[in-house]
Amino acid sequence: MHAFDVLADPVRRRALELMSQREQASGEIVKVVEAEFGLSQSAVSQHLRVLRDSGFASVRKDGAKRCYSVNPSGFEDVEAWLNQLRLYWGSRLEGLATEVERGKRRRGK
Amino acid sequence: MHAFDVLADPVRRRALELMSQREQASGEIVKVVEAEFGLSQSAVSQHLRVLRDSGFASVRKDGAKRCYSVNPSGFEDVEAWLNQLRLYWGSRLEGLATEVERGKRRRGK
DNA sequence: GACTAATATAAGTCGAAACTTATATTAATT
DNA sequence: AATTAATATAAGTTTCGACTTATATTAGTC
Repeated sequence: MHAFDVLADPVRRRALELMSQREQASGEIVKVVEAEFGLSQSAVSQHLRVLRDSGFASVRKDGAKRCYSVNPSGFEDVEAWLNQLRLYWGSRLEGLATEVERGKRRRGK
Repeated sequence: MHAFDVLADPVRRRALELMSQREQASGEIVKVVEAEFGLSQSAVSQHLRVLRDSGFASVRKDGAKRCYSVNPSGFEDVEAWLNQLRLYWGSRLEGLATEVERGKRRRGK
């Protein structure tokens, strides 16, 4: 499954958003997705598997719990493709670079 | 159709790659996709429609030809989502900003 | 205005991925 | 070791998007 296919699913994007803020146990993600999308625990678990297999998420065992966090390597292909496109196409680069810088400053450093 | 769904299709990504280099007539894209993916003119036309409708491509009429080019606005949602994720998650920002700068220099200024 | 070229749309088929329910695993608890 | 909690997997169904073929449009040419 291609990286863009992985990100095409709204549940998987939501899961990544949650993980990006702090490490999330599977159950925490299940609760949110259950509330927002009305999906079952099984469905969420299958989405998490996709995120693992495609390199977007990493898991840490904590007893019976599985703690998920974002794995940057999954994004490499996505970034590379977008960059490739931007390099020729040119515009909008400044806007993005600015946003990146803004983010750095916001976080201090 | 969500922006990430649009980019999830390899034919649509290829079409955008072509457009990003120079404006492309529909027929030029058809030839490439026919050769590389074995798809019909109709299939390509339907993909181009998706790219138009989702704001990733713009069309210019040149007689009977339709000339396609990349429309940056389609990427806004994608960029925004990726930025949002990066802001919390933090790492890999520097790499991207660097690449952006590299691209600027490569093109002069 | 008939003919060809270039592209778009209509209608219908097919496959793959996203679910559901049911069950299996894995680990802590009594 | 039985029970409960947390998560994963199996199997089967369904939905939806990506095709195909056929036809319609749109524009230039004789």
